[in-house]
Amino acid sequence: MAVTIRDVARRAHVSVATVSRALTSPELVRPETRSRVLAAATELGYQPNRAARGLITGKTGNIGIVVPDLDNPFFTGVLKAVQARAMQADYAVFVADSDEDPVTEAKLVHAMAKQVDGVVLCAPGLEDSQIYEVAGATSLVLLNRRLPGVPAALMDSAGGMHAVIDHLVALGHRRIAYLNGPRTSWSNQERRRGLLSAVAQHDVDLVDLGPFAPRYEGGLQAADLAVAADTTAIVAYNDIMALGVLARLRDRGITVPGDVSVTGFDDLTYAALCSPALTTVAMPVAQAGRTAVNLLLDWLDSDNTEVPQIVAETQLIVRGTTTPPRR
Amino acid sequence: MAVTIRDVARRAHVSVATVSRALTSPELVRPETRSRVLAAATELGYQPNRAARGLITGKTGNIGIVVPDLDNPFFTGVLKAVQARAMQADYAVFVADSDEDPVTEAKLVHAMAKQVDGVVLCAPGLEDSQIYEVAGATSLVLLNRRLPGVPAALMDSAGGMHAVIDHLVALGHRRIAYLNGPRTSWSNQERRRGLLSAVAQHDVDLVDLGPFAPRYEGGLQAADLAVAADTTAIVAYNDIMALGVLARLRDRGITVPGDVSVTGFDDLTYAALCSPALTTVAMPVAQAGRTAVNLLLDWLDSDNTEVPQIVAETQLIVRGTTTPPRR
DNA sequence: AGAAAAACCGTAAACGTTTTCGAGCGCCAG
DNA sequence: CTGGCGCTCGAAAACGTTTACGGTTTTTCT
Repeated sequence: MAVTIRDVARRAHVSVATVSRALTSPELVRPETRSRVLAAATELGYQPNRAARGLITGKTGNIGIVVPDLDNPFFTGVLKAVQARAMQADYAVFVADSDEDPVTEAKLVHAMAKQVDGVVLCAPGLEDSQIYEVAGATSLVLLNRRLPGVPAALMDSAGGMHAVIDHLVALGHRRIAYLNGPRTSWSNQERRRGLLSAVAQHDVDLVDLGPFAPRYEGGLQAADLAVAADTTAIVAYNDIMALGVLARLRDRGITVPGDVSVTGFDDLTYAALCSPALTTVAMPVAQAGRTAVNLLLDWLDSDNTEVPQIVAETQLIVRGTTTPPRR
Repeated sequence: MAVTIRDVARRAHVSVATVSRALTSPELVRPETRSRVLAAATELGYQPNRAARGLITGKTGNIGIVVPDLDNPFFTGVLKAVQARAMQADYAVFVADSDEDPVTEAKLVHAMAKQVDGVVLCAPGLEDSQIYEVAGATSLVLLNRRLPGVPAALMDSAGGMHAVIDHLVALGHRRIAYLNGPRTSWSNQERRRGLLSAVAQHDVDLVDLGPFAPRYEGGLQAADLAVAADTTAIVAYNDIMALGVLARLRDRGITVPGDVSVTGFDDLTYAALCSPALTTVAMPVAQAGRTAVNLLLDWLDSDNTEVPQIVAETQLIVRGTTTPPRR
């Protein structure tokens, strides 16, 4: 059916071993025969069977990525970068969606383990111990989750949140609401950490609300609580919640940013497109995705002695939803 | 290293052949020994090596999907469904992003061909002939592109567009602008087809503008042309363009839907979230994704005699950007 | 020129499965 | 009692590669 290494060998008048060498370690064969082999290979349109190769080398040439939700632009941004970088390095990528469920998350990386050289696990909801457990099944690099002993591509969301508070304080806000995302999520903890550190050095009142579902509906619900708390600025856990907040405020006749300032987090595309455009912090998803596969690839051919955790910088994007408070 | 079929065989005191049979075709082995094998397998945590299996069976247990842009929620919606359905059927899925480039598109399916049992090709920009060419490399099912002889999962976007015009005409609009997407794209042709058929039976003036880039910026540009043409309704090729139109109109002080009605297409999440919420047509992306892999799976074990092309219904979602014209 | 070293390449084993073939066995019919 | 059949299972070949090992040729050195 398909063209095999034997066909190439026959056509080039060499053994299969030579063909293999000519393709994978060219320095081991005389230039003349090598070009003969290469010619035969391209003429026949030969592509090595990766399964067979993997069987003997133990490497598959594949990597996996498991994300909590493929409908979330945040993760697809990561995915896009991972895919691109992997392709560059001649790796193919398996994708799986855990639907935010920790147990399928674990199941998925176990299922992938046999077919990949490593997997990047995005923002897992797993317990620390469970992560260590799945890390035993394959090479793992985390994205948006820090854990001692396992390499990770991180984003400085704490720093981003710090910048948000600095920005609001500079505008003159002194009473600020934070709308928490899921309490147990590592992201929320990080964002909150940056928030608290900034608040501590600025002498402002923090109204800590939630947790809320990190969705549009969560924002709708949270908005009322924030205005009831008489704050002049509302810091949402993420953009989608912020959009909910904006919608609810508009419905109630509260103008943004006139009556109250609002910030999001993530800089999803629609943050720039809604009106007024949302002040938010941009996450370097593409960069993180790229470094995640870089880490994985490095990890694969190295003595695994050091465990790099690379954090990429976030960036505050000031748009139309933040101004000085009314008075 | 990993636990192999031989380990299981040893522990169950049978041959490797029996283990294989017990796992893949249970009816061929005595129930008693089968349970002994199963016990041994689970005790050891045995998972068959799919590469080795694929080597002999010729099936990989993988499917591939190539999309034009992973940042586009439309395609990730498809991807999510494809992934879910594939997982259900115990298939793993490779994903690749062509970056809207037809030649990488072809290259990608060729590269995948060896590692998958089939690929679903989403909204390809390839010429018909090139599609037939890549279809030779592996089992192919198209999504959002119809081509004689190759199975496809389609969505009735023509019907959706027809519904849009019916809706606008019912509201009283008689002069309508259509903002074309890329001329050569199958999607634009389909939408335009539905548009023209509706226009023909309604006696309205159609102002055919473009093509424009199917992006926010394209909408900004198109908006001015549409108002210059003195239309009372603007039908955009897709939601993102519609958002651009809304932004540009707002900047110019033209109110929506008061002065002019606007419609989008695709029903991406932000269509519901912007304000006023966008009237648009919902594409059954999840359903299409599912049927795409169903088609692929059916195709794989059947006599390939019939070539099903299944079209899923679209649905007009009336929201806040459409009302009767001012006078 | 002769020997040692290096360069090149072929033979065959190995990777972990599935599957063909046939052996052993019990059973039933003739 | 014999022949045949059905059931269960083991031995071994096969899938398409890579790679250890050895053999042959070429180069290098004296």
